[in-house]
Parts: sequence; structure tokens; C-alpha cells
Amino acid sequence: MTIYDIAKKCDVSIATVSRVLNGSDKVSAKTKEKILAVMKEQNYQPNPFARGLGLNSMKMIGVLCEDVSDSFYAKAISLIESHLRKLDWNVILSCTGREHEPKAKYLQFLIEKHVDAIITIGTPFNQAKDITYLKCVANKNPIIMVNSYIKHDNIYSVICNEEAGIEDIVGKLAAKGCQSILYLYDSLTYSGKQKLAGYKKGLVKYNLDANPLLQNKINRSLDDVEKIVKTLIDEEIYFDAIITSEDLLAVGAQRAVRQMERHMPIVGCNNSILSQCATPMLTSLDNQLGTLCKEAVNLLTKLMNNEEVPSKIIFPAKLIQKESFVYL
Amino acid sequence: MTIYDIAKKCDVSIATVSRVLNGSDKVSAKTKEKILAVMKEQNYQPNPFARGLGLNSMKMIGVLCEDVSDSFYAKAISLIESHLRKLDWNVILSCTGREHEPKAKYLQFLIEKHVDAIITIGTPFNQAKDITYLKCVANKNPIIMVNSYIKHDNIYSVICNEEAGIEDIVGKLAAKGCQSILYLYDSLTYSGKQKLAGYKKGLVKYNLDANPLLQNKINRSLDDVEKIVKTLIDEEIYFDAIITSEDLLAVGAQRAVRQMERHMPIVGCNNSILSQCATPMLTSLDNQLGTLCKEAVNLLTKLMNNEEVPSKIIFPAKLIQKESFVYL
DNA sequence: GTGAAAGCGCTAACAA
DNA sequence: TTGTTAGCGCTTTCAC
Repeated sequence: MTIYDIAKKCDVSIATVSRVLNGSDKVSAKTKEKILAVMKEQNYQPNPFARGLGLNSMKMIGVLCEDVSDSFYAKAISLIESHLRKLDWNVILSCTGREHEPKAKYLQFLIEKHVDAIITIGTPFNQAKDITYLKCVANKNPIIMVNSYIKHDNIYSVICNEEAGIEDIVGKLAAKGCQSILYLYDSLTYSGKQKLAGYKKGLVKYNLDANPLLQNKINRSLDDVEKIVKTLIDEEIYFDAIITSEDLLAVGAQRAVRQMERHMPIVGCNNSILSQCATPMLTSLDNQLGTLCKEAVNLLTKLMNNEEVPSKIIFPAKLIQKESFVYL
Repeated sequence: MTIYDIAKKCDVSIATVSRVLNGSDKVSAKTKEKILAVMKEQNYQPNPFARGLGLNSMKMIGVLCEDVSDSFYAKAISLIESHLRKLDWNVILSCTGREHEPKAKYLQFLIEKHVDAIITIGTPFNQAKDITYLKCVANKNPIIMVNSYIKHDNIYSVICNEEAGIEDIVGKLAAKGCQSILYLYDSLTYSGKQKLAGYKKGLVKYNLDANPLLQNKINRSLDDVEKIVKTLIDEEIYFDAIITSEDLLAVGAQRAVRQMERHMPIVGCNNSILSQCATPMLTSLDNQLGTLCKEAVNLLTKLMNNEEVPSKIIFPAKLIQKESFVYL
């Protein structure tokens, strides 16, 4: 079933059929109606490749992240996909994995498919070469980064002010009387850097213990985080509160602390389901992923309509206090 | 930069260029080399739409599930994407959501894009109309179901024998002396039905308490599961072990049980990260998702090569015993 | 408001 | 081994 068949059945030219297909107003109501009826009757579906050839678009958006199986990215993709779907856009997925290797190729895969735009979640690109390639891609395709930022033409960012969020938490903990806050993080993505910066700023601002042993970069693993917390306690490094860059780390930290029969406020980040599965439930900094993703799609829509859009949109983070904040 | 430009620069015809593009062996080494060199120099990339038009394929696989933000589906998509990526296939995503409404349209979206095949994860389609449409689609496009089963030509299933897995757990609990096992589940997907059947079979086989009040269908929500468990205890419905169809439910169940100061073995399903985040860590039935996804892609590859493949592949489930199994 | 026809960039059958 | 050419199914310009 092609446009020719429809045209023949309607006694019109393919041009006219094409016009109704593309919603042109230069078709008489009667003709349009007839054509639509036949299309429906024949269950006609335009060939997307042929359409793509002509329009140079198949209405596909490339979505790129490190790892969909991470609950944070998964949530983001879920939100983005559902928003895009409503607007008749399709999502084509590309995951780089967490290995430290060149990742430009994952962008390349999307470019090869001629996606209309690219949305990145988090910071899939960290190496200089990859970032150079990303900028190069941006010259042709709009790129929207959710929770990451690179200054360049045609790259747009929707981010959460996690720096201020963490700094604020430090302040709240200081107000509770905490002096030595342990900070555990697993990576220095854009978001990771913000949070670390917020922690450091907070230490200065509230005049807290700046012992460098209280800042630890570790693997994102329950075992590893439990081990380090226990070691620190064994070695009598004093701390009276914990902030982690990720809920999973907070889960492990809390478990270790309780096994060592200690009590202290513990705060994670992302406000994920993991924070609810821990006992007691973990207080967590919500980076407003829902808002970010919605705005990312919104921004994309505007870009496609050639409207002016800001290159950076920042939302505040929000502390979700749960059980793990009351212990001291 | 098109195939014509490359041809001109190489002083050959577009046919020859096309041949090297498609790895034909009917090109002299010298010509091939020259063409490849120019392609690289010009950074030529074939237009995927034009290619799609000719080959009727853009090497895209539609992946369909209810909800990527669910950790089980997220993991599956992650695995499938990475396997397909290695084979140069792209994933285009379609999520139906969990609302009870017609879902055929989400399949339709993929069909409209002329994907080469469809992989479903879990049971996105449950209503008769949707299943009819799915079967209809199968007449044109191969469909591979991960952890679901529909008998029909061109629909292939890769599943885990969760029925036997659950039945086995019931046996293990009986051996521990449990008499009344509470079973909590949230949905009757294919997998959900298998597990429930396994539970029931187990009750019969091991001659356990068949009180229907011990089988509860509930929402997938921590709050709801906690509520029901507490209510049952309050109402003095006796049970001395819990099995849930999902780790999340087990997390909530365990929390409720402990809050009521009871101890009993608790077992979840999916062996997800959630089971590790709970304290104590939850024993869980692993449905071998990694194996299923790998086999699904493997099967797909064979289908694309017109090799014979079985319509149903079954792997055994595996009980991962963690802390929550030792209490009694 | 409608039609004829020229692309879009590629594949593949057929010729040479 | 290579080239010529006719599609693939659609969009769009230009006439009418």
C-alpha cells in the first residue's frame, strides 16, 4: 500500500495525497475527506524511510546515557520517553557503559541514524576527545543535556542546583550540632563536581571540620561503601554525619554505621526508590528529575519550532527529609 | 556528501561505491582501498533513510515494556541494548505505562517506524484486543518475548521457569517447618501467573495451609504492602513466612514484620538491587534476566539469518539466599 | 485546488 | 570487475 495506490483509488494525483498526509491547507475539504477515508479503509501507513528521505527526518530523538539500569537514568529515560511519545517523537537509545574508554562512538551511532536531536542524561562524556566530538556534533544537531553542562553553541542544559542543595544540607547538619561531616562520592560528573563543591563551600561557610580524610571517592558498590565506613570508624576518624553523592552509597553507609552501633544523620542524593527501601528510610536530596526532563522536552519542542531558548536552565534541589535525618 | 560525490572523486560509478559500502567481494582490492580512503577522508556517512528505502531496514529493533523506570525492565533494556549495539542494531523504545487502557498503539508506533523486529519485556499486553493486534503484527514482524508467552507463529519466547522456582521455595520453607506461607503479588502478568501457580502447587505438594486469606493481590507500593501485612497480623491471620512476587513488596513486607516485632523468612523475586538495600538483605528468586536477554538477542540474530529457532526457550530460576532466609 | 515531474541517496538487476 | 539504470515511496516545485 503506497501513496500511488491511495491516489489511484481516489482518482487524484500522489501530490494531493501527499498534501493531506502533510496537513496542507491547499486541498479542498471534499478531496481531503475522501482521501482520509480511503487511507483509513486501506489502513495505509506512509513509508517512514521514504518520508525520511524527503523530509530528512524520521522524528527520532537520540537519548544517551551511561547506563539505563541505573535507577536515576532509568527514571529520566522513562520520563523523557513518555513526554516525547505524546509529541509523536521516538526515542532511540544509546548507552555508553561506565568503562573508562572513548565514548564518542555512542554519539556517532545516533548521528548515523540521522536523529533530529540528542538528549544526554548525566555526564556520559568526560574525556577531552569525546567532548570535542560532542561540540562538533552540536554544530549540526541540537544537544540538550539533562544535569550536565558544556558551554557551546547549540548545546543546551537543564540542570539542578545541587551545589546549593548540598551546601544547604551541610548548614542544616551544622545547625543540628554536627561538626565533622563525612562525604562519600563515586564520580566526578558535572553533578558530582557540583555536589562536592557544595560540600566544601558548606564546610567553609559553617566553619566545620575540614579533615581531608572525610572526603572519600569510592566505587558505587554497597560492599565498598560499607567497608570504608567501617574502616574509618575502626581507625577512629571522627565524624558525626554522612552525606553521599548517591542513595546507594547512603544505603551502605547507613548499614555500616548501624552495624557499628552508631547513630548519626545520613543523607543521600537522587531521592530514589533505594532511599525508601533502606531502614530507616534515607533522607535524600531530590534533584527534581521530573522537572528537568519535562523542561528538556519542552526546550526541544521550542528548538524544533525555531523559537529562542535559553542555553541554561537551573532548578533548585529539594531536600526530602525522611527517617535518617533525625538520629544524632 | 553523497555516494555520487564519492564516486566522482574516485572515478568510479556509484554502483562500485555502493558495493564497497555493502561489503561486496566483487570489487578489486585496489578500487576498494581507494574508495575507502576517500570515504574516510571526506568523512562520508551513507544516508540511513535512503538506505532504509532500498533495503527496507534501518537496523532498528523496537523494544517494548511497561515502564523503563522499573528496575527489572531497566536492567533488561540495558542488557538488550548493549548486546544489540555490539551487533550494530539500534534500539527504539516504547513504553506503555501501567494504566489499564488499550496498548496496541505502543506497538503501532514501532511498526510505523518499520523496525526489523520487536522485543517485549514482561507482559505489556494483557487485554484481548491488544493480544489480537500483537498476533496480527507477528505475521509481518518477528516478535521475541522476554519472560512472557503467547502461542503464535513468529512469536518467540525466552522465559524463566519461575513456577518451579516458587514451588521449590515453598518446599524449602516447608522443610524449615513453615506451615502458613503468605503470598503477596501485584499483577497477573505471564510471570505473575507462573509464580502464583508455583505457590499453589507448592501448597498442595507440601500439604501446607491453604487459607485463601494468605494470597493477596496488592498494589506495587511500599505503603500498601506494609499496611496489608500489619493488618493481617493485627487480625491474627497466622503466617510464618512470606513470599512476594516482587522485591519491592518483600522490602515493605519485611519492614512491617519487623515493626510488629516478628521474625520469619521472607523471599522476594527478581533479585534486584532493592533486595540488597533492605536490612536484612532479602533472599530473592533470580529469574536469570541476563541469560534471558542474551538468549533473546541470540535468537533474534538467528531469525535474521533465517536459521531455525525454537519458539520457546526455558531457563531455570535460581534462589539467591541472603539474610532474610535464616530467620524463623 | 490539482497534477506532472524532478528529485532525495541509495540498492540491485542487468549489461558489458 | 565495473557501469548503467530502474526503482524504493515520498516531498515539493512549478505549471495549469
